[in-house]
Amino acid sequence: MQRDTPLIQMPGHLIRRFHQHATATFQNGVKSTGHDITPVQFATLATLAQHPELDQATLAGLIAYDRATIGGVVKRLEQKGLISRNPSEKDRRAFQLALTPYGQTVLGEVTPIVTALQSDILEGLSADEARTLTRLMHKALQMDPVRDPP
Amino acid sequence: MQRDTPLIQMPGHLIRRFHQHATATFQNGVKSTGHDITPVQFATLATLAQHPELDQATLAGLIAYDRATIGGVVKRLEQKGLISRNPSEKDRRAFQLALTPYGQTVLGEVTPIVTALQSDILEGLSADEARTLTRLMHKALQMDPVRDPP
DNA sequence: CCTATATGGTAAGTATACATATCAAATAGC
DNA sequence: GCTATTTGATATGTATACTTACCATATAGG
Repeated sequence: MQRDTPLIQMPGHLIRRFHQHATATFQNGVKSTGHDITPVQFATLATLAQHPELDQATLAGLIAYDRATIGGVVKRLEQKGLISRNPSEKDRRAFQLALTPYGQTVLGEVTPIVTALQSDILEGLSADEARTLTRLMHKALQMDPVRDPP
Repeated sequence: MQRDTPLIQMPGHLIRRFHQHATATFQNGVKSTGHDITPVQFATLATLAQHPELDQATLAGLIAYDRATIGGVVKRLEQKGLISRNPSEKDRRAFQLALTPYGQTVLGEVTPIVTALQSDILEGLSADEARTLTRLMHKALQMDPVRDPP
């Protein structure tokens, strides 16, 4: 009879702790530079920079959110003055999202910090191991390794 | 000049999506068997089964929570009748947590399901790749591969 | 053209998740 | 043995995260 898998060995539990570690590293790293941006908010800003004229639902699809959660994220980013939110002319239900000039400035300042933090998240691993881990997460998610519009 | 890392390649973003995938797999799998247990609640029940006489702070330490969050989790588990919560005799600030008989029953029913779901989470990977991924997450978290009291 | 369905967004409800502050009780240091 | 610090737990506030339900507008099919 097989013994129960210890919690500590379960992928689900490990992934939760790994996520916890990643967000803590992100938050501490960004905060120490005087900025106040969450991982989700960074993902939103970075996506808006690459895709102009996004509505909330399309944005949510690009970064794997549900519509309800993105609403709050967008609201907070608007309150901080980082993005604008104007009624769409094509679809009267939708809002066009865009970075404000201030949002572009903040994104420009935060991006190199966030990029540097990615290796801190995997600090305990060699470069080879980090690549392997990233590749396997991609594969487990059935995602293409890289897919970016030309 | 180095181009910015696309969001989709950032470990932080990948880990968030991986966590999202893992919790969704857990929730759907457990719910389809008629149970109503979250990943965190399962971790709590499993830990209480292995460690009798836990107080909330020690429990939080074992599964990497903060004290504030565990309070809500414990309250909901108590409301569902899965655990009991009695004042400690050794420390008048603390509460002794324990599985109720019903909690033991539910844990017994849910554990094999959760164990089986772990491979669903890594469905896209070979057994070898799954082991590698698990090992690398352990290493990135600087955790011992297995550590269980005798 | 007109209705059936799908879609963008919000609201309400539940559950994490964490920081900070506070209270009460335990423990350390002297 | 008394005070200073630590620690168990709760409260408050903010931010995800997802479900279901709902409203208003688009779009599809006939």
